[in-house]
Amino acid sequence: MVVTRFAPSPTGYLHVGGARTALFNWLYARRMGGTFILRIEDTDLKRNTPTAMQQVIKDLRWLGIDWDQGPEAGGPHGPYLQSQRRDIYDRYIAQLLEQGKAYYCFDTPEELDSLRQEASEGKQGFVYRRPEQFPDAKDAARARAEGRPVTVRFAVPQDQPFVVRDVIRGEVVFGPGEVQDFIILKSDGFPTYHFAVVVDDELMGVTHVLRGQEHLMNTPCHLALQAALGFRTPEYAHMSVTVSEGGGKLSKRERPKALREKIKAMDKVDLESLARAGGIGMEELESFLQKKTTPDMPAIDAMAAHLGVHLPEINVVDFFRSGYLPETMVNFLALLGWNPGDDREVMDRQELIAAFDLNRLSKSNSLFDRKKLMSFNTEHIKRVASTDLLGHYRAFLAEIGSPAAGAQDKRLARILEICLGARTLEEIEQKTRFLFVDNDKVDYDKTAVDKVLLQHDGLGVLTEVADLFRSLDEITAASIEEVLRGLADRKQIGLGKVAQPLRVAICGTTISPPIFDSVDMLGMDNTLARIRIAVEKFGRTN
RNA sequence: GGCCCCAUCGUCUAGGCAGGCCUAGGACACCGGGUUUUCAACCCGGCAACAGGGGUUCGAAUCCCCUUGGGGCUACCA
Repeated sequence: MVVTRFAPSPTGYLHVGGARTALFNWLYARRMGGTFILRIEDTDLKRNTPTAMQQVIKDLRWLGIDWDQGPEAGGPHGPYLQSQRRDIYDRYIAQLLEQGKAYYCFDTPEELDSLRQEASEGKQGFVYRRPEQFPDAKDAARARAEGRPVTVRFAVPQDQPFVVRDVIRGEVVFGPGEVQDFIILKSDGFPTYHFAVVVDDELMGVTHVLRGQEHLMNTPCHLALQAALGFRTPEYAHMSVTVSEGGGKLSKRERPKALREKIKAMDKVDLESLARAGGIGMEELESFLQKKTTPDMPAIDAMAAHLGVHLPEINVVDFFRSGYLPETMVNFLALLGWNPGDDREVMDRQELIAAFDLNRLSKSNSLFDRKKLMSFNTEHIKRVASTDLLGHYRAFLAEIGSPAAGAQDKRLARILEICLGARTLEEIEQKTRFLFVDNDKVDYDKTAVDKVLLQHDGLGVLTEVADLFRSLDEITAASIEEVLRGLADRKQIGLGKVAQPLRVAICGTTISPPIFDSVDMLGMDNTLARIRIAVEKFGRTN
């Protein structure tokens, strides 16, 4: 029985790297008919944020990744929040201490820092010196009384190599003495990641650990711990890292960085209203611009929205807000470091599950290519069942607070139909926004007006179009098409010379869905009203 | 600095473990053309890679070594 898990630390939104790790573990469990566990690694009090876990859960659900055991799902090995498992860790810590396999330490962070400093100045690697004699519980009590921090360090056997057997990389050998004693219990009483992960993977019966390559160097630590505690060693697969266009691993720091650069590149920015939009103080904004601190993600998002700038999507929720489908994300992420072995690329969840295989994971890092992602999105918008697409579109409209959010299913379905070929839901929303504004609130794009309405007698054509429309008794996309084509024929001009002025009159821009459908959906009354408004507004200035 | 991982078109990759089927395949991007009422989509065509150097072998993209390059880790973070 295969058991895999995804173990995020709730420090913020789920980002694509984490989503990919979750996905691979989920795909493998589903492929093998196994169990997939969600475990929350919240052992760092300083970094956890209260809403992060909920957000991670929301993001996973959006992606369609479900878990058999974990928060909200429950399960036989709970609790699934590490912060609630301290008694369990304490027992194993006590066992190691008793067996002389771990020992108390009383160093302050400052002392350790200066030792590290010394080591790096001498171009030496820092090595923690294990005491000749391990302090006992009494020493620990005394240290505590004196106000010194008390931690527990694991005494890593120094006379043997550690061999990591990795599904992707084969055997990776760490020579004797290369793994030094590391802390397993922090001075605040919480276990470190290394300890909690080993204990929980054992207790939860985890058989396969798929995780990022950045954990490869941690694995000997885990092997040593497993041996000391008499635990099994699961199968490991250290996946390649996803790197960003800028080089380096795709990091959540990219968004704040991009925002800072955009602000600096702008001519004049009203910093006060910017700070207000982000819900932060002026000092905080200043300090952010000076690269000293970074506000939290909602503040970054709010400021970007305020400025109308587009930041690179990093978190799963960013992709949602930019109009990507969960199907796209799952498909694209799966292909980052894995492939089905044939030429298939666009696949749905079921196809991915059916094809997934640990032997096809690649060793080399991959770059997150947004252009390809967008092309995948186009494909999935075409592929997804229309009812699913409608659901996705509705969720998207609600998320971004679009005026179209309240529209009826039938109307939204028609919109999706006439926008086939769009690359993102955002594109669809922008293209059809004119359907949801008042006739006198149409935002006319100046270049479009100049180029289309004020040249080639655009306004004159518009007047003719309006007359023909008025005499129409049956209004459908087809009858509208007939009228417009007929006019173009009679005037011996291309259809574009008729369609474009009309488009600008009703949408304000030269970009819209096919014009016949656009007019039909807007309705004849609104169309005529907008033509009248446009003719009045721009006829006079000319 | 130390330790570790990786290396095929600009990008994701197939092929590598079982060397000849590879004059290296697909997709995205890009370029050219077509379709066309705008954008997008769509159709046709094109450009484009085995990092370098040594071996092993009748034969290497494929196996070995070195160099170079990229990445990761080096916390009382996970």
